[in-house]
Amino acid sequence: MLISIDRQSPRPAWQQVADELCRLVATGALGADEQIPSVRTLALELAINPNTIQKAYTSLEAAGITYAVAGVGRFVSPDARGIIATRGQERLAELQHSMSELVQTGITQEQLLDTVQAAVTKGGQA
Amino acid sequence: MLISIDRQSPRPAWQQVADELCRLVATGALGADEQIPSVRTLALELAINPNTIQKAYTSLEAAGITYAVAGVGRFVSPDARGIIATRGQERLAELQHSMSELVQTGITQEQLLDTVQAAVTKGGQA
Amino acid sequence: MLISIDRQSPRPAWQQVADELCRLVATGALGADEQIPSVRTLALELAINPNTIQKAYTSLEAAGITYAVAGVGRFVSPDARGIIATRGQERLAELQHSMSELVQTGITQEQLLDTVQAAVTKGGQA
Amino acid sequence: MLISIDRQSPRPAWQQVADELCRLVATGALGADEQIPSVRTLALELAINPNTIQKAYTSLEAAGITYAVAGVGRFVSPDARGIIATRGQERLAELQHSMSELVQTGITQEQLLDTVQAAVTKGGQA
DNA sequence: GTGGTCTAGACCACG
DNA sequence: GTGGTCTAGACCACC
Repeated sequence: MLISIDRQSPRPAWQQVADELCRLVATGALGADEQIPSVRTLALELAINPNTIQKAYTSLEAAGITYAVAGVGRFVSPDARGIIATRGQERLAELQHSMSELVQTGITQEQLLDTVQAAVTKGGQA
Repeated sequence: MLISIDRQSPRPAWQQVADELCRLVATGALGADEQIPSVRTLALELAINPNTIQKAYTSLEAAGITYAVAGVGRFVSPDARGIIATRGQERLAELQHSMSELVQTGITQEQLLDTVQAAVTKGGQA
Repeated sequence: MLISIDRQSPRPAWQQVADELCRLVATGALGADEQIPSVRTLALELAINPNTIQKAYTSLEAAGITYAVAGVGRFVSPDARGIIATRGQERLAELQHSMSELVQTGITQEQLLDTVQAAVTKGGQA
Repeated sequence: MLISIDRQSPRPAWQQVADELCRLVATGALGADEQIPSVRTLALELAINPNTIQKAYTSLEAAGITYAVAGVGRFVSPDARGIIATRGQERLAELQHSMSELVQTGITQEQLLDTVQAAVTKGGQA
C-alpha cells in the first residue's frame, strides 16, 4: 500500500489519505471490488489517529468511491474510476481559475505551457 | 478601490484582502509608494472588523509588499511587484504538482493545454 | 519552560515571547521537531491573553522557525537554528551602525572593546 | 544643516530629528550658544509636520541640550556636549546587553571585534 | 487622523 | 485537546 501523507502540509490528514486512495484507484493499483485496508490497519501503518482514517473512509463512501460490507470490510466501487474522473474535471476548472489569476500577475502563456509539459512528463513516469 | 471579498469562501477574509491588494499592485492599479486605504477606512468599506484588515496588512508588510509610516499611513513598497512576481513562480511550481496529479488520474495533455488557452484568454481580458 | 516576559518593557509582549522561544532554540534547549507549549498552556503560564501568544507563534511560523500541525501542536522547524543565526548576522550589522554613531559622539575604540569583553563574559555564563 | 531623516524607519521622526541635532553638536558642527533652525524652517526643509520638530526640540530642551530665548530662537547649551557624552555611556550599556544576547545565539567574540573595528573605521571617516 | 498592541470571548476544523 | 479565524472594544504612540 504505497500511501504516504505529509504531516506538515496545510492539507488535512484525512483528505490526504482519501486522495492517496483515489490515486491508487485511478492508476489501477486498486481494481473494482478490491478490498482496501481496515481503519485499524491503515492507522497503524501511517501512525496517525484512527479517527482520521475513519473520516477519510467516510468521505470516500459518501462520494460513492467505496462501499462497506458490515463485518467484512470496505471495497472499491465498480464505478469508482468514473467518479474520480468526474472530480478531475472539476479540479481542472479550479486550475483554470488559478492560472488566469497568475496570468494577471505577469505569468506568460509560454511559462504555463512549459509547466504543463513538465507536469505531463513527471506524471507520465510515475 | 475595487476590492471585494467573498464571505462565503472558506478562504480567510484577511487573506482575501491581502490577495486583492496584491492583485491591484500586480496589475499596476497601485504603483510604488502609493498610499493604500487605512485600516479603518477599508474596514468600513468592506463592513468587516478592523482587526481583520489589520491582519491582512500585517501579512503584506511582513512579506515586504507594503510599509507603514506611523501616524501617516501605509504605502506600496518599491519592490512589491518583484516580490509578487517571485510568489507567482512559487505558485506555478505548486500548479505543476497539481497538474501531474491530474495526469495520473487520466487527464490528457490536450485537455491541459485547452485549459491553459482558456485561462490566458480569460486572464488577459480582465 | 524557563520563559519569562517583562510587562513593563516597551517591547510588545508577543515579541518578547517570540524572542524567548528563539533564545531557547539558539541555546539548544529546544531541538529540531521538538514540541513547544500550546497557545493556551503558555497563555496560562505567563498569565497573558492567548491571542498574544498566538501572535508570537504566528510570527515565528512566518519566519520559518516553527511549524504547526493542526490538532496536534507546534514544533521547532529543522532549520530554525540556521534562520536564527542569519537574523543574528543582521542584528550585528545594526549594531555596527549604532557603534559608528557612538564613535562620532566621542566614544573611543578602547571603550567599545571593553564593552565587547564584558558582553562576551556575561553572555558566555548565561 | 546636514540633517536627514528616514520616514520608513520604525524610529519616531521626532526622535530622529533630535538625534541628528545631537550628532551635529557632538561632532562640533554646532558650537555652544550657536543658534539652531526655527521649528518652521526645519519643518519646511525636512518636509515634515512642524509638530514633529516641536516635539524634538522640546525633548532636547528637557534634556538641557538646548535653551530657548523667547522671541529670538533656540541655542545650543554650553554643556550640551557633556550631556550627550553621558547619554553615550548609557547607550553603551544598552549595546552591551544586545551583544551579550547575540553571544548566546552563537556570535563569536571575533565577529564582535571585527564589527567594532569596522564601526570605528566608518565612524572615524564620517 | 494614522498604525500598533492587548484583552475578552466566540466559533470552527482537525485529530 | 490542538491551531485558526473573527468580532468587539479598549489603550497607546505618532503626526
